[in-house]
Amino acid sequence: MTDTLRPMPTRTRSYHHGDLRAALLTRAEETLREKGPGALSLRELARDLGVSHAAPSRHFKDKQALLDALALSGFDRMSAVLGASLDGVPEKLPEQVEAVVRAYVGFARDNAALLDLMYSVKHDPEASDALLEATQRWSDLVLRLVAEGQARGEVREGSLEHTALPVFATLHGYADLAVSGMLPPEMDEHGLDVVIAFILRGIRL
Amino acid sequence: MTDTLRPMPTRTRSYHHGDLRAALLTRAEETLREKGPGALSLRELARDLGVSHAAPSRHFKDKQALLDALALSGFDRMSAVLGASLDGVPEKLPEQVEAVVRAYVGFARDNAALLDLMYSVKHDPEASDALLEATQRWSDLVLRLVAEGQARGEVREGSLEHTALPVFATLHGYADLAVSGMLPPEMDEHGLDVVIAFILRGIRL
DNA sequence: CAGCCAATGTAGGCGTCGCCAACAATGCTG
DNA sequence: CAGCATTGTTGGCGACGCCTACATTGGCTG
Repeated sequence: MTDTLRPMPTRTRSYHHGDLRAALLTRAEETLREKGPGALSLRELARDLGVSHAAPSRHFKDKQALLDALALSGFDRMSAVLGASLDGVPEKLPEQVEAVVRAYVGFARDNAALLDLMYSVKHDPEASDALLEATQRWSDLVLRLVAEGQARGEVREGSLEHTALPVFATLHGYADLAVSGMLPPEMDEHGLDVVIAFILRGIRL
Repeated sequence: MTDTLRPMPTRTRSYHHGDLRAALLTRAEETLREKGPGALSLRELARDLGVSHAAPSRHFKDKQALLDALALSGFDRMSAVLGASLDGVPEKLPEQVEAVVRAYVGFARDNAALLDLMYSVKHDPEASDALLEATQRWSDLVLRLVAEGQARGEVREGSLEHTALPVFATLHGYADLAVSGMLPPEMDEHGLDVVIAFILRGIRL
């Protein structure tokens, strides 16, 4: 559960690796990025790290647990990226929306496979609550933006969730289309501008 | 390649199954719907159909080929559903958009796993051209709607692709969120109305 | 400081999977 | 009706996920 703040001795591999859990996650994400999700194998991961094929099971009870942890760390980083994207941005709706949208799409581009993974942990009935909380953390950011916009009279009235919903949909949908390579490539750049303008039209007074 | 109009003898199983390819696709889609994509195994499929474990390879060179075929049939049916959704709908933008959005989201709900599959065949560099063409067929439908709206003066000016892009994004994004169970359930019904209104605001003059 | 014990890693095995090659039955076609 | 492409069968290979039994380690406690 708690994976931050571990001994992390960084010592030469004797018998105990010292930080196998973190090493597994790191290597797994590299593999995910470079060779796609299909190429993720616990045994190969273990080989890569010079460890026996059953060692990973000490840290992740099964493959899905590793994927969940990967997704969780993805949500954490995404939250950080989105949060940082608002630093120094004037508190006006257009600027804020533009910043967040660009940050989200950028993250999606840089972490396509990971994002896929993050969103496909989904209908797991007992998805770890840590994961659920992580997904909530970044949606809260958008909700706050919309709420503040409403308070400043920049955003139309209406239930917060209902106002923010289409923003999420558009944001997520565009990122997914872009990442999936379903957009004519020349649309890529200008397309983002168009989408941002569309969102702003949709939620403005 | 051509899979429609086959002999389809429907005879008792002797040695040759008679319609194994279609049977594989049908059963595969059931499994996909009922037990998720992870549970799809060629060998199990073969067992279910009372056929040897290597028989499927006569019809699909590998597992991915079967998935591609599944995705292709999904796009075909989706195009049909979306096309049909416009039957008898007045040629006015709001009604047409509402019809198509509801149809798309409905299809997504009824075929969640299949839709996932359809969109993850994506970055396959040599995705069969039949597949590419199928994806294009339904996007053309939305493009046509927007173009007609522009012709009638109901839709803002601008490059067709750029005007339609955010519509796709919102549509796709909402369907994905809904299907992934990432929406508070009470938002489900009214949420669609909200999203439709949002889209209309975004593309209207 | 000694010894115990939980944590961590290893070795091997089981069943399943995708894919391949060799062989067998079928039915279309000349 | 003979030949042959099509379609199915059998068996095998290597890889995978997961399990159990065992080995090594290092921290904690008496």
